[in-house]
Amino acid sequence: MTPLSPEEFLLIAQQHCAARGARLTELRQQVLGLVLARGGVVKAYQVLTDLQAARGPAAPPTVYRALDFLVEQGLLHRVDALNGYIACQHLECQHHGLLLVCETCNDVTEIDATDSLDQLSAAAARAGFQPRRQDVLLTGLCQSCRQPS
Amino acid sequence: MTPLSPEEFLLIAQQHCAARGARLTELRQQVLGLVLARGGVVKAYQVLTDLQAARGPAAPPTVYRALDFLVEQGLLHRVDALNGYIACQHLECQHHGLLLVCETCNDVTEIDATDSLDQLSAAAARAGFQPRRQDVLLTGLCQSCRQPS
DNA sequence: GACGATTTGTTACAGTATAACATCACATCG
DNA sequence: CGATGTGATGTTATACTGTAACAAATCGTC
Ligand SMILES: [Zn+2]
Ligand SMILES: [Zn+2]
Ligand SMILES: [Zn+2]
Ligand SMILES: [Zn+2]
Repeated sequence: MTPLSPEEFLLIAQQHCAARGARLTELRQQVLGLVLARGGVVKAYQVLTDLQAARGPAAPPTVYRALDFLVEQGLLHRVDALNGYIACQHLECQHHGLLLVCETCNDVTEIDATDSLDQLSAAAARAGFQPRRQDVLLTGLCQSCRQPS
Repeated sequence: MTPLSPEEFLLIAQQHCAARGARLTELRQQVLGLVLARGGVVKAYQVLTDLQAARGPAAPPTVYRALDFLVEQGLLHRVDALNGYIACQHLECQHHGLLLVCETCNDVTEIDATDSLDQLSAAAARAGFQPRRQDVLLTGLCQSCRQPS
């Protein structure tokens, strides 16, 4: 359960993409690195700022395209509720991730909820629907925010 | 399973709000009516356009505030994946809705998946997380878009 | 009618995302 | 080698989405 270091993550990402025949280019890798460096949920324009600091001029499409790619590969998850992105926290294991988004502190945790999510998919399938991605988002209160400390 | 007519929906909405001590004002009701009139997923700025057509000048905050209220009351659901809103399709029954969003046609269907969602909540609770809303979103392919017709 | 609380109006702006087209990098093949 | 096609990136401009902040109006209560 100890989170991967950015270095470990990038290494696994390399292998992951190679295995899928996807090209983890320099730019894409750099964007991934910037997301990992910030940690937690990251906004596209934050990445853009960081990228500009690191490489000079860059425009939104550059960042969005890289982020789209990384999401497509399963390396990042898109957090719709926050218009943000977060590195997958279960990259090693085969997982069906469940993203828990705290409404108070905006912290996001990804837990493995494969069984429950399979059931959810089954329910959708019974309605003739074919779910694609396996990350689902739940909003609520995290442990820290639930209890007045 | 036959969907409610806008009139039926508005009537139930009245009762629903009255029971909760919430004020379904003229404006809020009008916004709800506009969403129902369009049907399916509706964007805030579409509502704004319609509202302007119906009542003269209006600005974004007017619409967003009304939409927020209606979501808060459970009359509408927010579809994060599409930046849109859709009327609850299970207003009558006590439900935990699961929104199925088709990536191809952007159509949204809401099915009752109370059991599966309860399990999902339980999984989140085991991680110390307290889920709040009971609508969850799944993206994928609807029946029509799955089969080449 | 005075008062506080909620709702609505209004202006201005901040934040998010994509279209469209040009250019570049790279692999493949004649 | 040079042509050609594909995918990736650069660039400009713009569209879309959402909110802060403050003013005015409305409503129920005393
Ligand atoms: Zn993950
Ligand atoms: Zn929290
Ligand atoms: Zn519903
Ligand atoms: Zn469809």
